[in-house]
Amino acid sequence: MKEKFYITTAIAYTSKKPHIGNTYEVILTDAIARYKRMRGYDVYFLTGTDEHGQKIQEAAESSGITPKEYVDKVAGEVKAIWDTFGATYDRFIRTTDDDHVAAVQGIFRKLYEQGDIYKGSYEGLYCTPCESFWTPSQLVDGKCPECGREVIKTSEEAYFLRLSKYADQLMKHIEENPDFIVPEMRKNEMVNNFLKPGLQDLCVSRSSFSWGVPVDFDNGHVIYVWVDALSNYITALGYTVDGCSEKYKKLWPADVHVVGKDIVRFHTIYWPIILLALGEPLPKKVLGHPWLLSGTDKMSKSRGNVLYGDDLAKQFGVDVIRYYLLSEMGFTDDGTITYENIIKTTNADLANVLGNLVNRTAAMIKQYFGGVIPEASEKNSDDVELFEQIDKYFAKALASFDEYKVADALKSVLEIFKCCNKYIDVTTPWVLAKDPEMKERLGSVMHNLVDGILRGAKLMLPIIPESAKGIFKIYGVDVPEDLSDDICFSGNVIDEVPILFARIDEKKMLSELMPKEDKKAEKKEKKAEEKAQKKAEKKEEEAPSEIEIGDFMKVKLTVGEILECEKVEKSDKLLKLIVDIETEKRQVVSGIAKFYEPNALIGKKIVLVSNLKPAKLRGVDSNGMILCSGEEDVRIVEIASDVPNGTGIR
RNA sequence: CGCGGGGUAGAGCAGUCUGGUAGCUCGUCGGGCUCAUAACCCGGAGGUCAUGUGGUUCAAAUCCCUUCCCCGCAACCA
Repeated sequence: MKEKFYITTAIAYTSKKPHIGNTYEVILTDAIARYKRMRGYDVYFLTGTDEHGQKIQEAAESSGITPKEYVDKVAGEVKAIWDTFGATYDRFIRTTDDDHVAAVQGIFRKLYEQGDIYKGSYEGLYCTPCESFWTPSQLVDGKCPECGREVIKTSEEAYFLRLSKYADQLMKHIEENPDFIVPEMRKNEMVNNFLKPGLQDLCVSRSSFSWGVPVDFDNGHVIYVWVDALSNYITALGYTVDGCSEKYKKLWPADVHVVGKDIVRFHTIYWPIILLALGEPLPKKVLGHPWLLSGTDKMSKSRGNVLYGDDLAKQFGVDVIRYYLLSEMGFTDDGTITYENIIKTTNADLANVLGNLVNRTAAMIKQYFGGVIPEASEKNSDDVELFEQIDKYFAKALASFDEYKVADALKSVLEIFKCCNKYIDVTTPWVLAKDPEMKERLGSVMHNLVDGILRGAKLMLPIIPESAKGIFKIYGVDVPEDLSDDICFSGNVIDEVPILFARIDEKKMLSELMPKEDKKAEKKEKKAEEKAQKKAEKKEEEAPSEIEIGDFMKVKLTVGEILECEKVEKSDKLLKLIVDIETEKRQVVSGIAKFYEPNALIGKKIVLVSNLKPAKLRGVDSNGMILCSGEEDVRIVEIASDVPNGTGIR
């Protein structure tokens, strides 16, 4: 019987259409799934969408449709993109699926009944207009940091998961299974930042919005994302607290959860603890993959640098993008995507090395043997050398694949094709072709070449499935289902020699793509500007549009000179300043460390809000606020150097 | 001194665990070849392996220590 292999992606959040970075995760997972199938595993591949939460509720409201209508639309987009890239998932779960909802309610109830989830109160300081809770340390002068209004001490009922109870058990598991969290660096982050300092119980319900799985024994509460979304990995298989399906028994625990580095924490702390509480085994591995950056920046709508999978697939082709992403993305370091790099990689690896090899080999067989692939005779030293090299790289590729280091595996596969190209040069078939006595040798060379190409093509099947199938088709061979399948090709007839991967004319392609992109970027910029304006207008509306002169007079602004300035320890945003305002020397803490060197500020004349209630920042007293401009790029407001210290401003 | 990762040719990276000729891809320069998609094959130039004329060693990119810089996570952000 085949050994099972259960692999998952994180489920995509349906607040908006996924970009190519999100798509990478599915492609990576798909490549691993395809590889494992070819190694004889009975693979189950799960992906899907996370469809609950406040963000979605709001997005739906603003487009005037119901949340369900909204997520139906986005989930459809997600699925379409996954399908475009050939993801071979076995189930596409949606957290709005009935079976999932029922199972999650059961899980929540069970954990509550056994005391691992308890009802407590979310003690917080609540700002009603902002509908937000704040902790005491977040407050500004005891007021809402967003709007500056009074906050009310409120306690909202909420459910909490007892993380602390299972912390030791989880720690032990991580120590005993060094490969549980990979890469290792991510494991260290989790252990040092969360486990060692001690876990606080996690709030796992919300009552401030309704678009979620209802807590079925307490009206008004919905289950928050942790329990809802993470549980998909077991509910998808038919897990329920009242008994599990055969499928679940067979497939769980997962062999690997493939997730982005940003959500490693949820998958290596919260999720295992939920499972421990349920008494279920933990997944064997959590793979935290790096991010795909657009150029040097994180992909984000506000930067206008978002690339989408469906566009890229149209522009370059599915396999080109699959290959690019899988070869570019390392195991730990973030990768980048640019049109230029896609073109370079495609030309170098797919067109020049692989495509050209397949093409020239087929062309020679047509020319010298009328398209019939010849038999091989005895091997000479060149042949032995060729196959030794191929075997070596083949084994290397398998080893890398087994560790899920797909980019490394790809490198080894490419070496196989390079060996074949070199073999052609060494054996010089065009010379052999001129000598009728060398016909048999020429046949051997052609045979060996096809052999080598098809061995490499097998390993390409998980990476570029359609193109790799195309290679088998050219040589008239059925696509192998298992890596160990023997391939017979002697006597097969080659009739067509299509171009597998055409070289891309870089300049032409870029000029076709970039103008469009520029326009897009411009549009996006405009949109962003409009948005910012609207936001500003809104803020103005929120704050009274007119104030009494008396209100303004309440703020005491004073000219001061910076006498001393130094960084606040253990903080990268804060500077501690001593300001001379004539009557006294004030100590002020300001969050401008990113924008100014301490020494550069000494001697500057600035404006101080001198009657601001004192506060402590990072344990350091701050008596006032320095006026600054800007949000992202902050500058202090300077004043002419001949104004005496202590001068009031009105 | 919060924890962790890293600094190797113009760019991007491997090599470090297990010390012993510094390697790969792209670019660049030259040669070969003509089956092929201006492709393929070979060779050259280009590196004091961040720093310290540091320690250990017969031998250090590799192990230990110093200083500087970058990144991730956390914290913090009047």
